[in-house]
Amino acid sequence: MNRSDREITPDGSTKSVSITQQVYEALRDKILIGQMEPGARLKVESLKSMLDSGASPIREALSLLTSDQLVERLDQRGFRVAEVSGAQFDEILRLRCALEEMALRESIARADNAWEDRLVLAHHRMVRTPRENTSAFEEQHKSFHQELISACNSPILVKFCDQLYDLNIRYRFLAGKTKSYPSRDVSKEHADILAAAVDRDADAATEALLTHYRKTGQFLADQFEDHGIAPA
Amino acid sequence: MNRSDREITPDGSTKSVSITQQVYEALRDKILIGQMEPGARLKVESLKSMLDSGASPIREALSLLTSDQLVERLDQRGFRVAEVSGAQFDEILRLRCALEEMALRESIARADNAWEDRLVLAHHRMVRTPRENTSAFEEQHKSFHQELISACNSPILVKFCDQLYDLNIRYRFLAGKTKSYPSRDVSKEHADILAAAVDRDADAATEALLTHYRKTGQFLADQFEDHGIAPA
DNA sequence: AATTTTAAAAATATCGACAAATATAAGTTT
DNA sequence: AAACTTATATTTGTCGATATTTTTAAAATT
Repeated sequence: MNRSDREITPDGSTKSVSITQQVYEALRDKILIGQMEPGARLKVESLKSMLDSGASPIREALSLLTSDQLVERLDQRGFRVAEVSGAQFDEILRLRCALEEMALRESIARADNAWEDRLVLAHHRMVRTPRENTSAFEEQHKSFHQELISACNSPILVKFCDQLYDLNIRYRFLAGKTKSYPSRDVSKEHADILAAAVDRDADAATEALLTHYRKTGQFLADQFEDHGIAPA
Repeated sequence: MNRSDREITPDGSTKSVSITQQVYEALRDKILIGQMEPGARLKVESLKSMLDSGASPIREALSLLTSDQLVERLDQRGFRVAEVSGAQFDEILRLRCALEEMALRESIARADNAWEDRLVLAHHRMVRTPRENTSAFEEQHKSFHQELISACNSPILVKFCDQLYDLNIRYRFLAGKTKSYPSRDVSKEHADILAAAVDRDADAATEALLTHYRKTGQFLADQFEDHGIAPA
């Protein structure tokens, strides 16, 4: 990587992106999709060659990931990929339900047409992205959930939800690429959330959202037993 | 600073603490107490001489503070102290009330004697520390509030509360060193919280805690007008 | 044989120097 | 005089080298 790498912004212009940023995103993705296993040591030397950069950007990126709770730091003894546990999975699920309920209710209370438009658009983009294209679908799926709470007028809360979303993703990948959700229509769950939100029906939207999370949670927890993660 | 600086651990042994860690804490304190003003640029060169260290630990510490939302990063244009606003102050207050209520109720539900002991001890240490000794009192005050929620069995939630606590501290210092809280007995508020918690009375404890936060919030918001922070 | 000591190897944390980018100031044109 | 260029000065972001610390392995001691 070198700093002349450029990124295309939505308005067509280009701006340089720091290597730190690139390393941060690359590393985060690898951890989220499970390419770097929980507990694995993150040696700066290895990462240097793997990501083709110097030590400084790597250390900075690792510092950021530490705050995201995706990496653990042992003072004077380096970094390692954060561990996972059934207990943490439960905690994440519980917290997400609590925080997203707050955020969603507030978002609906402050809803305007611009928000409704963004939401419909995000949903449509998710629907038209084939599930097989995992990374593209994940991106759209995340956007949809972000838009839902985007009108809550509470940036810190949004940040917390975002962090929990990422922490949760790891467990989805850890559960393994299962063919499809049996006896479950995820698309309908999303459509229900959207419909209730557009209706400004806070109770129904919250109900639909939390059901969506809890169903996914239950499904994943069942998978974990086959993947060495003990239930809480 | 040099890496031979050592820190005495509770058990009497010493262990070396990385410069990054020292820089992180020094910088965080300076930001929290308002010694580095909101919006001020954080030039690595200046910080190098101020803190007597190299650029790497400074950058790493700044990266960590970015995640704490105490520092803002502008890609390719360095770091600066995060801005403050009446709106953010309100957001922090609202979020603290919501999250700490969750955490406190769960903590009380899971309470055991060890927790009760830690809590009584933390309260006593706070009481015996003179308010004039600001930094020592702040430390004990923070410990007391941490112990309150320490039994909630939700490390991520605790971390969020901790972050919000620090964000809030800044506003306390920004409001200025006011002689004393008029018509308010803060010590009694703390005692009430402690008593309700020891009684395992979740409703009373929550009530006392949130009242404590809201009274402080109202008091601070009144001060802000004299310090250039517009109400939300 | 288990523990402690010593020595070598590996890895982390840090520094100082440099290249790339941004901000500032001076000069030029409209 | 305002707006655009150009040149200069800062400052950021990055790299490669080095000093410290931790880990591993071997040797010595109990």
